[in-house]
Amino acid sequence: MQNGRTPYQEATRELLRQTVFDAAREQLGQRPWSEITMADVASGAGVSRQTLYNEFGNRNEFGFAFVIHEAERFMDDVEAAVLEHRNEPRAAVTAALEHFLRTAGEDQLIRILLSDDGTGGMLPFVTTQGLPVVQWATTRLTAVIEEGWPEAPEADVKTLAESLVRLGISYVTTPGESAEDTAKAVAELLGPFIDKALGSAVD
Amino acid sequence: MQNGRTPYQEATRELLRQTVFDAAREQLGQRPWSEITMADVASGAGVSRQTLYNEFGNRNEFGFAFVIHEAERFMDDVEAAVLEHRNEPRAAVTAALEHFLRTAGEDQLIRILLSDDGTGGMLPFVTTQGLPVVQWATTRLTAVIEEGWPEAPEADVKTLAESLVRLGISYVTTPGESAEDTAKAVAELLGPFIDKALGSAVD
DNA sequence: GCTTGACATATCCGCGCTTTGTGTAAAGAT
DNA sequence: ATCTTTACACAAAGCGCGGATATGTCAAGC
Repeated sequence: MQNGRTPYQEATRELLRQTVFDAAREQLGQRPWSEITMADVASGAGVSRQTLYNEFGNRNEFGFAFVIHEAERFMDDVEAAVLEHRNEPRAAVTAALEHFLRTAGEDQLIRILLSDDGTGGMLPFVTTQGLPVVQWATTRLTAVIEEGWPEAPEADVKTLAESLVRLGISYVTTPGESAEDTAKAVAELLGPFIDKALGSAVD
Repeated sequence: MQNGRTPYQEATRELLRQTVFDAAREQLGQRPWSEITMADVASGAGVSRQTLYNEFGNRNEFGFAFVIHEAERFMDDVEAAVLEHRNEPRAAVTAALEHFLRTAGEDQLIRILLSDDGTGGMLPFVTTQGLPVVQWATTRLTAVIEEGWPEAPEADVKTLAESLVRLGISYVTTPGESAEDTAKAVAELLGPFIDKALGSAVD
């Protein structure tokens, strides 16, 4: 009992979350979060409103869960980009960051999230009250980097990950130049540190 | 006529701005930006409402000008901290960033700015619509660094400055650990790049 | 050049009322 | 068992309505 139900129950739970997130995603393609009700999401997923509350607690927590779920999609891509350059740390960071900035900048959902400014929007989830997302993304990115360079010092990896996350959020919310130029500049900035922290781990 | 009026006129203009900003600052110590009217600011500065509009155009532009003016105060301190460590680039960055994070975190005005979340607040000026502030701060910080290390490559300095600005804003709006730890981590991260870009310029 | 007074327009405020959404609980269904 | 249905209390949001207040722009006056 202590290790979390049966595999079946865990699977249905995951299925439920996936379905509900898909429904929310579709809704968000049409109107901002502030105009979407929990009932909308529930019916869109073919699920009762209660099930939503049972799984997520309240509207705000669902919002956080959704944002993190979406971030997971990006992280999967980032992970792939990183693992494609396991022996060239700098190239890995450049590719990952550029891909992230490019896809995020083009993503319809992200555009709506960012344009959804006022009180009821989802923007605060990644900016003002964004600590949970920052921490989650840092943890995840730390794991990704450690997967690629297991011999790198953990403290260095965490520092690198958190800074990348914060810079990534900053550049997504207020873009400067192109994704390519931005990624290039950041990679150049972090390059020397990366060489030191990860570069020596090349076998 | 093309180089900007007489020195006297320029001085009175600067005096006006200073006085008005002081008034706004005092008001912001008591209630959020959304509850402060242009008339409040004007009368607080002993100036007519029209003068405000003549100088700043509209409420929004005044908000931006004020935020940048406040940022200037921090930049002055940052400049001092940098110039105290002209021959130790890493120490300069550490000291400047730590001082910035500490004072910003304690500053009553900043606290009010950050807690002023909703639509009418000033937070969007540094986050969502923060590009002007980022650009201004980057330009200013670039100048500061170039003052300390004139031989450093300009592109490197600009890259460093912009990243420091964005990380600074990120850590102020969503603080993680203590100012000291944060500054230490960031300095360690940027250290190798700084050694490369600025370190060789030590005479 | 700053101030004053005036102005059109927009926004906000209070008020009462209605509608809708949130969050919780228990009964019913499969 | 777990999801759904139905129900409910309560908080918000919408609305129409003045009236008040704020914004932004004039022209006159000193």
